[in-house]
Amino acid sequence: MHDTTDEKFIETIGLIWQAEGNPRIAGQILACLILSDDPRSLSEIAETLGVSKASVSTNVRMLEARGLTEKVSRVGQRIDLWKAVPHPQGATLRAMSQRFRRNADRITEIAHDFGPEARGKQDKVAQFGDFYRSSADFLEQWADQLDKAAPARTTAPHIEDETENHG
Amino acid sequence: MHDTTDEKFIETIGLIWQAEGNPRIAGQILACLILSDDPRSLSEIAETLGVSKASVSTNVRMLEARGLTEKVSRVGQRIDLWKAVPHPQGATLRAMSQRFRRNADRITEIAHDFGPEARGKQDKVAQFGDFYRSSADFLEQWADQLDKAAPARTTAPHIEDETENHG
DNA sequence: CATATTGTTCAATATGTACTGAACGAACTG
DNA sequence: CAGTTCGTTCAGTACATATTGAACAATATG
Repeated sequence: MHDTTDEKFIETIGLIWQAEGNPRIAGQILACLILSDDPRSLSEIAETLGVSKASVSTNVRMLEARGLTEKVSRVGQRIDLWKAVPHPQGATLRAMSQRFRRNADRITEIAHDFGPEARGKQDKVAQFGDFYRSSADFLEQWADQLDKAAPARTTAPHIEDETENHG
Repeated sequence: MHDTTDEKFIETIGLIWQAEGNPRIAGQILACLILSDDPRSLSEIAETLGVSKASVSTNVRMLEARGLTEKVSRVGQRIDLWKAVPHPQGATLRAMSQRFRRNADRITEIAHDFGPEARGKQDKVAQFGDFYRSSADFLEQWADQLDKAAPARTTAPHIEDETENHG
């Protein structure tokens, strides 16, 4: 099934992501970049995973939006190189937190829709929403904690000025 | 779109569950039972949600396995009545925790597969697994805290009888 | 300008699985 | 025993969406 340990890791992370309701390829890309020491181009990733460049393009940007991958621009190079962020834990938790908070808001809004005549339902729904909200708070707090513990990155995008001066 | 606030809640929870990679109907059933003061029969639930009894049967038992619903047996009554557990938060967190722990185990195992000659990869993968494991610990701890804070049920709803083998 | 390379967009397809209907078994009644 | 009612199982279908191929835009070179 798995030829190499690399592939095993890539496929496992892909399956885990899929089980969480995400595209499998997104997880595979992340795993691929985590294993790689150097940033990889879109084409390299696509070939490694045996998928289309279109998928990689879409999903690597989704990962970027979640704060899990970064583009590494090289001066004088048009090509986009991608790397996994050094400590993805904080971003992962923060993404979860945001989802929870959105859910909390939606549910709380519904709780308000229940008039005072349905006090019982209103309370139960509100309680449900509160749970989501406190979960969001909790996860966010934890993410902060992790990010503090980990060597902090500056938010500025990393630029390799590895310019080889052409003759 | 939504006729009643009840339906709005039911559909919203269904969508949230679906976004998490679960069957939508499972979330709808849970929402339905949360809104209901009295336990509901399988047929009632099916009619309320406009879905087949087969789906309700399957999903309500999935919810039970996760500790979110309970069967209420009545003496001299063959019919199964279902209710949502009083405080589903703990069970929700515990289910998440278990998923995280399974993921952690799988990843750690892969980390071991990397020989010492691939120290860099081994470390990165192990770190990844550790994150999942500490997340699992964290969630479980929190679940305990919530369950302690909430009025304890007299009947212990332990679902942990299933021995968790790593294999 | 033409040509080459790279990344994105989007309609079409492939794929997984949620959901259903029908058949079945179990538990009760008369 | 035959006749109901209820829950589960399972093969088949429907449906959502992940993924692709091709067209396109953008950027560079000469």
